Amino acid sequence: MQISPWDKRNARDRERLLKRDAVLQVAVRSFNEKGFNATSLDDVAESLNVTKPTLYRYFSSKDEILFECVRLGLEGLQNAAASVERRGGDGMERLKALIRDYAMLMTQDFGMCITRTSDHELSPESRMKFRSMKREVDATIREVIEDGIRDGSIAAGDVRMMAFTVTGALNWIARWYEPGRELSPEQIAERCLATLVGGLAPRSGAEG
Amino acid sequence: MQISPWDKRNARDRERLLKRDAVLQVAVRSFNEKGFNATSLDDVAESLNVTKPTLYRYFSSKDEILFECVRLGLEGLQNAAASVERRGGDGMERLKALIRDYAMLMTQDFGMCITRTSDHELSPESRMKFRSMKREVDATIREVIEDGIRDGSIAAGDVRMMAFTVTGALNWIARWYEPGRELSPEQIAERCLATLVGGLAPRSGAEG
DNA sequence: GATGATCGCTACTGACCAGTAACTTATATC
DNA sequence: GATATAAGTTACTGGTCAGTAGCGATCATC
Repeated sequence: MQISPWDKRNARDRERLLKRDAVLQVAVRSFNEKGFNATSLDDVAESLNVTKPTLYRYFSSKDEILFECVRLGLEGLQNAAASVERRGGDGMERLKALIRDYAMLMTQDFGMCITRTSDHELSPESRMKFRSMKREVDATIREVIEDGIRDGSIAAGDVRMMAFTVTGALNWIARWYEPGRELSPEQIAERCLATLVGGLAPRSGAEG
Repeated sequence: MQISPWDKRNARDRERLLKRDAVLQVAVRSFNEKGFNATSLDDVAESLNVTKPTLYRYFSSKDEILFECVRLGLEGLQNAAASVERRGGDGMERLKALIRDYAMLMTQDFGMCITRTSDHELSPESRMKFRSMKREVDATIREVIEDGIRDGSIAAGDVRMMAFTVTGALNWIARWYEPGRELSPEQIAERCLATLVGGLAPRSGAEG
């Protein structure tokens, strides 16, 4: 007999996942605002009207909570990277799409968490996973840049340094962005993209 | 009677300053490597072959040590900003000079400390000073960009976002740079500058 | 060679906080 | 309605670490 997703057993499981997500949501906000170290699990629990030991029913350690936050953020970046790999168009078109997605993610809680979290705040094990996920995203960016250079849509140059420059500008968004202040995430993405693609020097012709 | 800088009294003062600097040097390295929170003053003291209470003869708190580190870093940026204000040339030339200096500073201990330190690691008082110093540097960058737009040497655009994009790319250097690995600080500065000024899109004419 | 400042030490306190033990209460299942 | 499982509680532990008290040694100055 087929198990219905609406039976009581699954209702409990769904609630459990919702509660888990609520913990992450509250935690990531606090990590971003006050920093990982300045956030105590008592604080997080209190915001949720429960006590600290309750959190340990959903996570095994504070490190696991932080890692789950950055993992969710990186999942967003990886999705953006994956969709750009499926996508058609020349290197520049694909890079533009990736930059746009990347910039938008940097204005969201879990995305911000990626760049506001320093390596050394994670346990050695989590740090390794964190780094390897970031490396994957980086690799995609470099590939797209290389494609663009090959097809002539992107200026030739040091691919590694170009990627660092682009990701630096994008990552930094997470450090200064505050929701609902003048620019929308879309506008930020668009203007950041404009400077990165067009450069600071004026262009004379019809190019750009 | 003129007091000689070589008399004994001043020798003691000079030694004191040297010791103070040594503390900062060891501290900033550890802050950059392990993070502020993971660095205990016992560690710092041990590296200097003294004990923790000795450090309190030179600084009144751990916060003061951190603030002094970021202050020294920002002093470097402020010097770069000041020298660009004295300097001649159009906006683009001056911005290029500033970007070069900025990039180089990001590869040095105290410069790295600026961007590796989060606001919330400082006390409220230090944080306010930290922010206002950063704002000064930012203001200069925007002015130079505005000058450049006015004189036609820099492409028109959202000045605030252009400044964020540039400083983001530069600040990020401090997060990935490791001394003695492939690229020299000069090369990093030059290539970062090239991407920021020229943009990712290829240029056809003699411009750039 | 007495005096007062500086320097560094040993030994401690007090706060904070991640994580645990051991319980009560609620709920699904037989 | 008995029973096992899950969810939440109170009360605690143990480790870390910034910062302090108060000592003895050193040294410039008179």
